[in-house]
Amino acid sequence: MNFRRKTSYHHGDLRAALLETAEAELTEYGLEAFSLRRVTTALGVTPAAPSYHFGNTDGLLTELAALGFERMLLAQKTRQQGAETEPKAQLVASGIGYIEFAVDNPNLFQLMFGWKKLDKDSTALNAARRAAYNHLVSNVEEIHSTTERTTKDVMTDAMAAWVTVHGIASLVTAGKTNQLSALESVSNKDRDTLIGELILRAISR
Amino acid sequence: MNFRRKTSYHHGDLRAALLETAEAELTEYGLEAFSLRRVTTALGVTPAAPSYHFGNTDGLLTELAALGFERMLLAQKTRQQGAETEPKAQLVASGIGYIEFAVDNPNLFQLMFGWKKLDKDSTALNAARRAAYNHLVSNVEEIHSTTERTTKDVMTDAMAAWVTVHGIASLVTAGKTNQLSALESVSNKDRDTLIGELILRAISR
DNA sequence: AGCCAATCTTAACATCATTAAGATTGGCTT
DNA sequence: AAGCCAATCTTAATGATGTTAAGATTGGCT
Repeated sequence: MNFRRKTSYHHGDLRAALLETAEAELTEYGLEAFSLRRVTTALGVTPAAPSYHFGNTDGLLTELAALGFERMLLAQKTRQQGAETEPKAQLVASGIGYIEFAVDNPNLFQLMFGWKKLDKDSTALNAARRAAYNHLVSNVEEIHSTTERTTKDVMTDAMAAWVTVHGIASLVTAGKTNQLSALESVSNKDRDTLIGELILRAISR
Repeated sequence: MNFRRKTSYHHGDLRAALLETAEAELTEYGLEAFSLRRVTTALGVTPAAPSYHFGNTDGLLTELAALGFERMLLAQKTRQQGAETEPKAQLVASGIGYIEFAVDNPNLFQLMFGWKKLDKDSTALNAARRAAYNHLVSNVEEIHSTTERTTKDVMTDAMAAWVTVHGIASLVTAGKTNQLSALESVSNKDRDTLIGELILRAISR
């Protein structure tokens, strides 16, 4: 799809096109080598064009990170739909979706969690982050409400689950150099089983 | 300490000075805004000076990351010395040292685990990484050798512990915006207790 | 005393993000 | 239907950055 109307001074939908192309360049070159100029020249616009829509590069990347959180949450929910309805199975499926997203979008994941220049005041980013967090908490609450051994500390379990899942996602994303590449050498089914095992350990006592 | 001998064409020990100043600039400005030129001007040398010692910026940062791994391992061992000799307590102490290092050196930690341009062929980096990993594994092995319920899968437990600790370190480091800042609001003692709880969950069944 | 290799500088280049000011035009008003 | 306005993009200029090739310097060894 080509957003560029060549005969026109205006672009049409430059904002969306910038986001789309920026993500493409992000996945190709990585966050460290991201270049706004490459994005603009790829779209046939001037380096100064993005400033109107996003202010600066960080504004664009912040918007991209917000979209990333939305899509990650979607990946989690999709995984949950194909899983058992039992609460623990739902939490595990959600975690697997989290990790799956990180593996499929390592650079975006790095942007979302490892980029200090994200705009902390971005309503879009904060909303997407909060939605993801709320989803985690509600998953854990579901477990506590149906389990015979109910615990009061929902937050501790939520943190335990999150920490486990995020740790896996981070280390796997961090590069194939890690010893944790053992996680990738196993088949997908075994990998998911292992992840489930670790999550269940984290929330059980 | 001023390495610069002003009357001299040569510097004296520019290599060490570059590493030292680079880390200072890293902690001050962060990895995203790191500037090699600032480092050189701070030392009173030419922007091209580092190329002889490190090739390029990535070479310097790779060296810095290697030193980071060494210091992290040291922080872990130091924590272990002040803890019970019982194997599980040792593993917990090691994990606390890991997190403590990450909290004290967030930018360096980000460089070590979240920087894709590190030189994968650096012997210094790979050696330091391997030493840290071996230390973790030996800690877990110690647990398995003294516990009545010995398990064969040492690697699974090592991964579980690592994932938990690294997840905490990553999320805490990732910024104060996270909900996980709840971890910082509690006192140090309670925080260590919580971390210990999570690690023990990860390796127990 | 002199030479060599290690070490730093000079000089130049290409790339990059950002800004202020100006050009263009789609669409609304009349 | 004409014209104007605000949204949208460009022009032009600036300063910072990393890297390279070639040259200057000098510490230390013979």
